[in-house]
Amino acid sequence: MDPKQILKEHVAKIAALTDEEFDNFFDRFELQSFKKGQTIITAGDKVNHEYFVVSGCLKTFYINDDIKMYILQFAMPTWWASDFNALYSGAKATVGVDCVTDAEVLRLSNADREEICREVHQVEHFFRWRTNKGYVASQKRLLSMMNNDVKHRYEELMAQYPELYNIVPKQLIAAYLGVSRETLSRLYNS
Amino acid sequence: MDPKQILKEHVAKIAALTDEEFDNFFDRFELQSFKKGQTIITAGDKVNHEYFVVSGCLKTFYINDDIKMYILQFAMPTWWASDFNALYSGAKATVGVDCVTDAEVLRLSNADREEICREVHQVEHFFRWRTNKGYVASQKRLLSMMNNDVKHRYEELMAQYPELYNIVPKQLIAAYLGVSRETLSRLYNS
DNA sequence: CCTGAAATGTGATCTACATCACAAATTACC
DNA sequence: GGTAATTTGTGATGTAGATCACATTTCAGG
Repeated sequence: MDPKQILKEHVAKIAALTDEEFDNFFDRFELQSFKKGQTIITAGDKVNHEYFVVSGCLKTFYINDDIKMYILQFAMPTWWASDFNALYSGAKATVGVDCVTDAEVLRLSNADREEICREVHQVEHFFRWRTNKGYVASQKRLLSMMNNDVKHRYEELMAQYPELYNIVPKQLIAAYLGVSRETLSRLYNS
Repeated sequence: MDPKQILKEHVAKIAALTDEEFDNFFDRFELQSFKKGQTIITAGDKVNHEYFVVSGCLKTFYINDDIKMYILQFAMPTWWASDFNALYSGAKATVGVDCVTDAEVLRLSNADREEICREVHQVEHFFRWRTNKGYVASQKRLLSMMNNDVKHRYEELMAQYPELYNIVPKQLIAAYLGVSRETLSRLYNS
């Protein structure tokens, strides 16, 4: 399906934009295509954009001591990815974003987002909603991380994204769950 | 200091409201005073308000199996607390909010927030910013939970809220860190 | 379709933290 | 200010999951 249409339907669920308003919004995005494994945001760089996933799957991750990777988010179609901390504060990226599969994204600059938010009230409304949804999801995950064991968390993830099982290596699933790949492997065979 | 003034200065950092706009905003809040230990939101109830802390300290917590408590947030002055998931979705509360110390809060209903967000663009802007800040903080904490051991997390918390050490029982600090009170106790004496 | 690299499985061992149990200290309140 | 309730300290023991090591399988690219 057409990227513009996907974004339009995504936004329409929340914000009532006229066609002209949506066109104004959409014109600020740039369509980009990436191959599996390509990097979108590199830790240490300045972050200027956020990315709306049209197709494929991205991951947002943190690497500690150049050794261990933790995945903050798998971004599937109609989700948004970036280092939001860096994007909003102007700091250098501490998390990276890259492509788990081939992917198409619509990217929007920080400056353009702020401008359109000022110009069109309903766009600001949309972004408030979107961030709120992310916040609630993040709190839920934090709670699950504190409260549930690996098996439980694994089943939660699979319930939420069944398709993930086939498209991403198991190590990445382990990195999302915050567990070693060995432990996750042992979990399957039982 | 005057609750109205505290909220005004908090909002002014982000959103440029005229005095009339701010008054319109403020008039929707209701000032409430609570004693240490009093309950603000009970798990299972319907949630209709969010709470801006003027003085004192609240905690947002989840209790699992009626046994273990996990603290999602200590809400200090100028922070906001609620079960945001329940508040936005209309679901019953899954987390509770109560008072760690005597506290004064300004409460705002969900309906009033949405109404004033529609009426005054800058208020919507303010709430987008606030939620974004919460989202970023939540992501950071999630990462810390996955990446750092208890000692590290304890030191982080103390760096962020040194005053907490004196005003809350150590068990609550343990519940925030996601660790048993015994382990936390052993941490001190070393 | 072959070959090196990446991903996965599996055993042995180690460790941070949980849990249980009870004693000591602190705090709230009649 | 004395007594009960709550909070904290500390030992003994249990366990989920980490780490290391190496074998096996799968996959991607020439």
